[in-house]
Amino acid sequence: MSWTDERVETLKRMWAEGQSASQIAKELGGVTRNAVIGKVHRLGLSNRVAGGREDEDEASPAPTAAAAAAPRAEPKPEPAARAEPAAARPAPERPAPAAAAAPSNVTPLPIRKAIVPAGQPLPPQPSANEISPEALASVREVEKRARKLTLMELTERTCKWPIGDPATDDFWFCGLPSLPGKPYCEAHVGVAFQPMSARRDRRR
DNA sequence: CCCTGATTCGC
DNA sequence: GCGAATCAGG
Repeated sequence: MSWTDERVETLKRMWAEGQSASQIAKELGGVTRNAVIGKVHRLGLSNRVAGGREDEDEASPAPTAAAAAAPRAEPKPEPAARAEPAAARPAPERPAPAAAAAPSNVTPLPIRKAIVPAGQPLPPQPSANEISPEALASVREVEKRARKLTLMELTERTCKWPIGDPATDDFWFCGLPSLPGKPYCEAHVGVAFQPMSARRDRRR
């Protein structure tokens, strides 16, 4: 793969959005995150905070011996926090279940029924009695050890099972190690994926 | 261990 | 210019 204008544009866009190099690499395909980072640097858009129009020129007026004498002692003053867009797009790719991040938990508007935002991919909550007692117990147990990750902290290897009420601060994602190829941890896979037969049998 | 970006340097 | 290897860190 080569850096076509289109790919570079995607790179720039995603980088500007605050996407990580690895995410960008996955999106583009055919490149590693190292390649992405390398390109980012070559393009000269390494760091920089959103909106901050800082002077780019490094034109040191007098690069005297002092500057040269200090090749790179430890120029690590500031980590230059990445632009953390308060309302950044969660992820255009895999629409995480319950993508309903509740920003303003207060005054949920005069909504009639439930709060269920708009997405329908909301995974079935263990509220139903359609789940085996064992699985339920397992889930409850696991949720005590949940890592309580935020939406941004989820990766392909973390359980994306939502816990709590999205409309309040009492909301997080399980975050425990997810089963390979699955979006949830073992316990949550147990309640998320059930054979049709099992469902019917359990039905009274 | 998972992940991040930064840098180096042979190609 | 490119990006794997490596570094430095959370």
